[in-house]
Amino acid sequence: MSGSLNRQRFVDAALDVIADVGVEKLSMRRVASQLGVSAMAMYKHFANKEELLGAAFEEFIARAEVLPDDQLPWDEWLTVSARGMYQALCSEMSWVPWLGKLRLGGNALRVTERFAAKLAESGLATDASVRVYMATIQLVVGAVCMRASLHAGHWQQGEAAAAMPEALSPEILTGLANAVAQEPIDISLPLLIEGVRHQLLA
Amino acid sequence: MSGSLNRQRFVDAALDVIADVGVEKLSMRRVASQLGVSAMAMYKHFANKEELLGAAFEEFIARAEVLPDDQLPWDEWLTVSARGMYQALCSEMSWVPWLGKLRLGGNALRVTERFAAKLAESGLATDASVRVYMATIQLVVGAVCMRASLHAGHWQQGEAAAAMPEALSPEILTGLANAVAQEPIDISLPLLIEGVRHQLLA
DNA sequence: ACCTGAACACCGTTCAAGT
DNA sequence: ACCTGAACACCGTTCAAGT
Repeated sequence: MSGSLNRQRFVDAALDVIADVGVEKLSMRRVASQLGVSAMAMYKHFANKEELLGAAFEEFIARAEVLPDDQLPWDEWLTVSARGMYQALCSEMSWVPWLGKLRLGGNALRVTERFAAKLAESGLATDASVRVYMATIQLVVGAVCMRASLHAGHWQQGEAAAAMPEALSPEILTGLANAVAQEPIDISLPLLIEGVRHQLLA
Repeated sequence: MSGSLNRQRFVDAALDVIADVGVEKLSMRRVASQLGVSAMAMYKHFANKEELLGAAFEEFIARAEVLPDDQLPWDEWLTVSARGMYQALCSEMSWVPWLGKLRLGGNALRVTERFAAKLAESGLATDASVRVYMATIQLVVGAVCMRASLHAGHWQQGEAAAAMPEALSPEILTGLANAVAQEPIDISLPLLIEGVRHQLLA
């Protein structure tokens, strides 16, 4: 009882540290000192750093509250949900490197279930609903990665010119500039939705 | 001249180390000792570890050679290309956490250019070609992340049950099981292609 | 120009010891 | 049951010194 209370305190402290300095600079010592406690105290509540981070990400999902109400038609609902996940992750981009590594728990599964249920309401078979959910998650994660990459200032024309002896064709360069002006999720999500409409709802 | 030769030797050694122990366990000391040299020797060739990893990823892209010949119709070409990138990354999944952080260079841009050119041949406007390229990259990266997550044994029914007091609905569970039996990229890529066909080629 | 060893300020984790 | 301090085996990076 007080055990799980203390566990929650460590999770909250971890999210504080992450908000301050990012996931990459979170250390067991730093989280512990946030609570005025020895770093080793945490090992009674978490097997290792990975487990602490998994629990912190679960809490992050719970706090994000991305799924909208069920009033909307499926395509708008999907757009709002995907954009919500995208924006939540963009607000704490330092999670990005961990997305493939974190153990997912109950909160992640609850999102899965609500997502698939909403799509099933709109006439998709259960299998298709789950597949659309997975495709959406892939898109969101990939879009956040791409945004991280663009945000870090890569792909800049200076670098591109320096890296490429032969010049990039000017049409492609302006095409890249136009694409980069949008959020990555807005580039891919409409195509996915159109695919769902024609392949699964035809 | 010998400077760039030595630089290449470090990059090759880095890829050896990555093949051995993964990107996450690569250290400057380990790469250096692979060449029987002091760790500090590398700082004459790379500003820091991030630059070394960026150069190693560039080399990884060059060695992967994922783009097929130009004979295929656009949809098959896109499928082969995306699957190629996906498989290359799956063969060295430890890159995954770094995908949003690495500085991209000439080889990455060359892939962009060839990709967009191929789509433009098939009747897409340049802007649309670049957008499809970006959507594809997002999908590939997201699919590799998802595979990493599934591969690590998360989402297992045992964990799911333990994490969720209320049971997941059995339809969703079998839907998840069916979806997990496929490669993540094969779930999302057909939907993207269908979207491109109906939204951009109509 | 290139490489070295020692040092600094950190890590995650183990372990024996305390209450 | 929970927490502690010391220790181990590592990190990336800086710096003065060597050739």
